[in-house]
Amino acid sequence: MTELGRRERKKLQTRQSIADAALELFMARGFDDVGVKEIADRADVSVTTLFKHFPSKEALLFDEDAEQEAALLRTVRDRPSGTSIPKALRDYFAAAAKGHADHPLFADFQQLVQTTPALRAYGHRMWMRHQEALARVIAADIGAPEDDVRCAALARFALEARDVIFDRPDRERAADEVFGLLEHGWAADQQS
Amino acid sequence: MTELGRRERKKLQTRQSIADAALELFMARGFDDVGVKEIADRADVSVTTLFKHFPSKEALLFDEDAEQEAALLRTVRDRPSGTSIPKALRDYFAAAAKGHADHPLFADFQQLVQTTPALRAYGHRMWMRHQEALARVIAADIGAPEDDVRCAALARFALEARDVIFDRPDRERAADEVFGLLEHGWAADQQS
DNA sequence: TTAAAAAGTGCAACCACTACACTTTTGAAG
DNA sequence: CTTCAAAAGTGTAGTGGTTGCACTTTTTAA
Repeated sequence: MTELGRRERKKLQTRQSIADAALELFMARGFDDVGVKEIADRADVSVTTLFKHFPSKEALLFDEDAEQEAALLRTVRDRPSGTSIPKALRDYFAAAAKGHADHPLFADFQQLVQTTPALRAYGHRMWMRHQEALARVIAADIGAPEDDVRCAALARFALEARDVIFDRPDRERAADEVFGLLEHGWAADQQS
Repeated sequence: MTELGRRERKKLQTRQSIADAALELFMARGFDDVGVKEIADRADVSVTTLFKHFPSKEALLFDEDAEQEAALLRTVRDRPSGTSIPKALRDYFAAAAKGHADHPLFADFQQLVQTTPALRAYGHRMWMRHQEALARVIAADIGAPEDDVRCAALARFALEARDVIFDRPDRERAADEVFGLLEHGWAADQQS
């Protein structure tokens, strides 16, 4: 594909070492007890450089979500025929929840985020950025206008559903109930 | 009820003059172009005092939402018999949207909030604080356990619906479509 | 009258973040 | 190989919101 020159390779390398340093320090001592200066030092980089790579302290933990969005859109676009959109999304989130429970490293990360207000808020905002793209894919799928209100609402609710579900002990069951609500409402509104 | 002594009256008075000063300055020159110092000066108060009354710069604009929450809960608890919960909430939001469009002062305020990222985020967070209370009222109403997942989901979605609706030109119609989705999903899940 | 509680003040500091002027590295064109 | 401009990185000095602290003033209640 795109051959990366030495320059861009080095750039990615510094970016990565900054992200690594941040992750280690945050996991060890918590988000609020680690200063930006300390992260920069550990990555052997100036604070100015750190902020040339990441727009904020919170952003140090939320990398690469282009892939995540693509996967989300695919679950709607490439779902098996006969499967409703809410059902497909339900399966996606259920699988994601399961995957997190398995990997203990990811569980620790998740816990750090959920217990730090600033991170929880930032993570949620980033996640919600997918709303518009998701809404467009849904609209395209059912042949509605690009800015259809119900499609926007379904996208919004489905994305919000993740947090509702993740807070529960039995996520499988929670996913069924929450998306059941969307499923029935969606089906009733659809004429075809 | 509670007789307020001179002390508490004065306290409320300073708090009010701070909020007033903030509102005027923000409306005139925008949130980001007004410093906290300037607000404190205009209210004839030290910066320290300002932060003893409000936890952050954003909080200066979002006062007293205890009344708002009470009204919200009432629309569910005291709704006419035969009216579903989503329908009652729909009417509440539609009425609120109409009320805002009428009062031009409120429209200006709304526009300031919506066009300032920091304020939009803060306002949303404050609004979402009502989720738990709303969920509890809904659960009580249908005789479900206090922490029922579907009740939590409905509360969350209904509160989120406000922003989905307010972004649209025809809010009345948008409210119908968005709450229609919740209405049908909710009805299908309810046995009684 | 008096003493404790609460409101307010000014100062110094912390921290995330930015503007700036600068050096160094790198890629590519001549 | 040279040269030159773009891009990456640096250090300093700031801004602005927010807090801790030690202090004075006001208010309440005993």
